[in-house]
Amino acid sequence: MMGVTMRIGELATKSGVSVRALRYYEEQGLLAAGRSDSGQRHYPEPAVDRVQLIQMLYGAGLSSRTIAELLPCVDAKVSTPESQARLAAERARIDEQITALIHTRDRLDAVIASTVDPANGCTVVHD
Amino acid sequence: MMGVTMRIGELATKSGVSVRALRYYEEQGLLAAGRSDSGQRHYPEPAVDRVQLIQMLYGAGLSSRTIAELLPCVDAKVSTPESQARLAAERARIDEQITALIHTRDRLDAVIASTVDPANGCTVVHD
DNA sequence: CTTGCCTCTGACGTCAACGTCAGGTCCTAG
DNA sequence: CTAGGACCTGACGTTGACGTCAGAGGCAAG
Repeated sequence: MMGVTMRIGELATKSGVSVRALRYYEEQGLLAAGRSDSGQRHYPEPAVDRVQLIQMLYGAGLSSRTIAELLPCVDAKVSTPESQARLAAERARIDEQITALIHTRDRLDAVIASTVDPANGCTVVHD
Repeated sequence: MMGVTMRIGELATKSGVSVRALRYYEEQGLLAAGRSDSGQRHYPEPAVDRVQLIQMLYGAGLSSRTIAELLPCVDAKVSTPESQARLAAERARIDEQITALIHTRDRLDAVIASTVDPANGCTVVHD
């Protein structure tokens, strides 16, 4: 079967991140890579999902260090009280972020409404 | 009346940001400041709200440049087709961010569930 | 065997939103 | 009038997640 493993370029295109980023993830202990005799990295298919999970967590504002602390507990499925606390804490952080963003969006909606509504002393300029 | 205007330190404590940040906001054109004869900045009360709005927008991932482009259209309440488009675009971006965060939270919930549920081959370790 | 693309390891560059320090001025309480 | 805190303007430092470049080796095609 072909494609049971892939090299870094293919993983990059499949997961939508740069080659540099993948090397960085490895450096940060987020993504393990096998090596060929000549030292080239190779990855199994599930690495694509893993990279996308990493991207999600970055997107949620987590740092490499935090992600590095969470991922092992995802992999090993081993639950210590500490890891549970970490997961819960990050979940809570994301929750707060969502709340804040909704708040911000509402604020922006108010601004949009005021700039659209001429009753607010708003001047609408057309091209 | 006292406190109709305030100096930078007071604004900093009232709005919960650092003095340095306030100077930076001014530098970026986000926050105007009056000057005393000796060159000291003074701000009116509404500056507190303004700073908090700025913080909200930063919190939503907007850059200084983007905020600088949005704020005038908040102040002047002048609506050009371009400014409407900008506002709508940023609102949309925030919406996408919220969606992504909810997605991430769900993912994290799944992880939490799997680490908590022994049926998933998870090992629970107590102190 | 060579051409050309992919990959490797350093290692320095970048960018934003400030932090921090230096050296000097201002202002208010006592 | 003087001490000490608040303020001023540069200007350099910081941090994270990569970008980018240099120099060298690897690999499938022709």
